[in-house]
Amino acid sequence: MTYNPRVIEPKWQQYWLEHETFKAGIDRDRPKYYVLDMFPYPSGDGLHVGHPEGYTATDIVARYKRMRGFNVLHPMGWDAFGLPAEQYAVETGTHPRETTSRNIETFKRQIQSLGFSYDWSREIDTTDPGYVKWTQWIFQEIHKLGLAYEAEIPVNWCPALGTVLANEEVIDGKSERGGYPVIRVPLKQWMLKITAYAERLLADLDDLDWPEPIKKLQRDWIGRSEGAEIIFDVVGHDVTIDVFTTRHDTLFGATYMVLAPEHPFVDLVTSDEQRSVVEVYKAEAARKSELRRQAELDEKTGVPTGGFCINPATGENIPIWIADYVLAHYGTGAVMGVPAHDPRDYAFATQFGLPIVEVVSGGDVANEAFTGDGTAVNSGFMNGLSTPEAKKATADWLEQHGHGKAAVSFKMRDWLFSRQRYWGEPFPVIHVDGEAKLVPFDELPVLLPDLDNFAPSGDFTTPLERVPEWINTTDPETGRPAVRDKNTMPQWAGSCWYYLRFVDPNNQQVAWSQEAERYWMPVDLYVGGAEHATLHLLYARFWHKVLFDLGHVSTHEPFQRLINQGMVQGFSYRYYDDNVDDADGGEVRRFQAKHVQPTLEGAEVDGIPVKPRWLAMSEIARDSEGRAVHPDDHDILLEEVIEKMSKSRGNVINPDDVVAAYGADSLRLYEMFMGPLEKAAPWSTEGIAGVYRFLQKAWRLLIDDRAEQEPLKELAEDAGTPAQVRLTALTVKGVTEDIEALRFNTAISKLMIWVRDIAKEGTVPREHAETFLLLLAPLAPHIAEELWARLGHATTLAYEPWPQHDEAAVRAETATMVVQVNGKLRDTFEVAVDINEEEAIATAMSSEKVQSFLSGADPKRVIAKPPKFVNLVV
RNA sequence: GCGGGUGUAGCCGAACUGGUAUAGGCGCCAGAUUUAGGAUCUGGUGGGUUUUGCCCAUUGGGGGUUCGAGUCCCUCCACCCGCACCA
Repeated sequence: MTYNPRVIEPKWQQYWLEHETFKAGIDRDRPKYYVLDMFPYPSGDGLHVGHPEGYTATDIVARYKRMRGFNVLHPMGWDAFGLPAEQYAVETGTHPRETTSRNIETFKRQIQSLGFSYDWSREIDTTDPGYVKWTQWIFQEIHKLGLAYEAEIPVNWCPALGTVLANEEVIDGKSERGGYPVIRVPLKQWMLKITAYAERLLADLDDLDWPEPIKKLQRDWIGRSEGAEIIFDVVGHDVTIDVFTTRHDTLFGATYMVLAPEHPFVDLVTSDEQRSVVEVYKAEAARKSELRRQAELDEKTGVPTGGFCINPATGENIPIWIADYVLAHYGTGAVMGVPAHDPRDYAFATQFGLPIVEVVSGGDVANEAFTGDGTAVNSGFMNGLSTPEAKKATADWLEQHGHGKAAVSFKMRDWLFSRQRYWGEPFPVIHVDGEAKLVPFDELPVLLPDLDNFAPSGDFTTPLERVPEWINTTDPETGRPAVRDKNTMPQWAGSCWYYLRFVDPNNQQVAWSQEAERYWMPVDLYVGGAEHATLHLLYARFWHKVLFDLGHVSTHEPFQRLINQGMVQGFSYRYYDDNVDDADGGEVRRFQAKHVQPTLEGAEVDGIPVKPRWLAMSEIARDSEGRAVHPDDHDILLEEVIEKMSKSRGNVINPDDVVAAYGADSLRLYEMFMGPLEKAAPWSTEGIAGVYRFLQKAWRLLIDDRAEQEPLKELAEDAGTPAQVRLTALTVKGVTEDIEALRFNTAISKLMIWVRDIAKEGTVPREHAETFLLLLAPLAPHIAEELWARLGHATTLAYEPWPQHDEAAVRAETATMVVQVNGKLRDTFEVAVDINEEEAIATAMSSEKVQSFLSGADPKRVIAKPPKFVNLVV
């Protein structure tokens, strides 16, 4: 028998489980290391090869850190509430609880088959009542701080999903999941005041060891800008309109005022003559989908209200308009129109004939808005000031005259925290006489009622409202009739704090003990996809800071170091056909990609609309030249596309198949060998054969697989030849450095070189073989354990000390010295590493080849860095 | 449109602070072994050439700094990812 992962992998997985090899507990004698994966949503499709990429990386680090003496916390769990299970319930009537537990079972089996060193005694399921209880408790804690409130606001309503979505879940006017259209309707919603933490969420990013692009994404999402709030008196009414602007220095150029159509004062300031047009415009704006709004960015629409306000700087009356280019939810929902110095205002003013007054010189406002810095003109007391000076002067003037003050505004909005869905955490809240009251702590968790129809109602009512016996309850305090909250929390709720539950997952009394939290937190390494840059990672940071303020956690930030693994992509094969309606039967014409023109709605060939089609790798045919072609029509060349794996593209690789064919160690190794962890790369079915061969070679290096009992090969009991000593020392040094830097691809290539070369000039010394197995263990743990055992060790190598190398052994005695003439390589020498400059130059000059390039002349200049190189310049 | 990232062989990729570009793997070619195929092992694999050798080119394109550039600077191009009227 040769290397057989199908036998040894289940054996060691069993061993680790039975011996609880990776169970972690508080141990103050060892430094702790908390390494965490973004836990998965257990979808019905099971794991695909993208999941294990990050999991393998964290597992390597976890195993490596254990061997370096760290007490490692490495847990796994399930983010199990969410839309897909509920959608499935809508379609099939299967209770999401059933779907969820089945999916979890599949995920767990698959993850365990890959040999990850999770402490399974800490497994978490966010839908478990024992977990929901504490999610609800945290909501109540947030509520007690006044950070949760209900508001009637226009929300993103998705008719197809029957729910509202957070702004972050709406992409290009369509739902992130499913791509259904989204419209805006006002509904009463729970909001979390994340904006109260904007300043800290921004500032504390500085100290995090996160990828800079992710930090920038969060900074931009938070969107802090400094400017001023300016108060405009409204003519004829006893109200003021506040605006936020970053260009308060242009106040003298504000020639009109624009309110968002949803602004609360619109009705008040509208004159009787204008009332009907304003009403029409408001209605249109409300109906407009996000998609259309964004498609029409260039054309500005709006109507005058007939009302006026007073520019506090000029004292002049300026007209008040409404226009949907002003966003209701940013700043104050009102903007002062300064056409000369803002391109949007310029377009608006030009279109509606509003006056354009230059107040900063430096541009040509007859042609376009000038947005740069310049010198204030037409600006009364500020004339002659530079733009920064003018801003300061305006802020001071506003404050002195009671017309406003310097102010800061954020792009980030409060977090819309309720969903009109079933499969989520119920709010631990009852409503008594229209007042929201928290459910007493000892009644937590508030569990979902059972349901047999999960379909969305389509009329803005929620699934929970259909269970009157659950909705209707009594206030335990007063005995008065009350109703439960009809909404559920969004999927983010459970993932906002799971990393805290992992430190003390079975605690019945508290969400986590202070002792466990102080010992384990923060997470030292967090690995997951970049798609969570602004959602999960911002929400979790927000909750963490709230919990910090309440004294429940001891760190400001939850995740000290973050790595984004790249996507594992797949090869897919594409062509087009003209069956755009997906009709059955009939004549269908196929086209290859090069004839297809992209259009606004899709694609076309010679004016005929066409639709892309994908073929799975297993379905394609090859023509005589080996090109991918359509199986039924070899004239249709298929376009090879590298893209995200998805069912619709037919390019999904199932890890079960890979494990069955090559084993978990090969899968792990290949995922890491594909390239840098952060970089996306396409899965190659051939590529995995290479790492499989490497493991086979490693096996045969130590095992005589031709002999009957597959005995251990003869190993040398001495220290090895100098070359072997150096090779092993170099490998220890290189692999250690690479793992520390998460460069697993180069670590693997160094191990490959070791296997290739160690037996070149003699028998493998036992000592070296053991060192190799320890280096291999984090990456390919099953084979390492098996060979370790066969070398005569009775217990797991999971806690063996990590190999050290001798610096002296790494140092070579000679080096290759390069001689260049005019920067071009002309000769090389083996020289002693301690050669001095003089000797190096003399050696270089002694070369006949070099002399021939010098053609007799003396070099004008000599640059020597012994023992690396000598460069002769003529 | 704005912001960020990436670009090295047929493919995935390596190259520490500027110092022999292309390590390692895949694929391909040849040889060995084998009844054959597969598997395995050995060697080769940028181009040219008069082939134990010699010469030349090359890191998306162009330009620059430097004795020397994949690496630094400018500029252009392609692809990917965010954001998108944020006043």
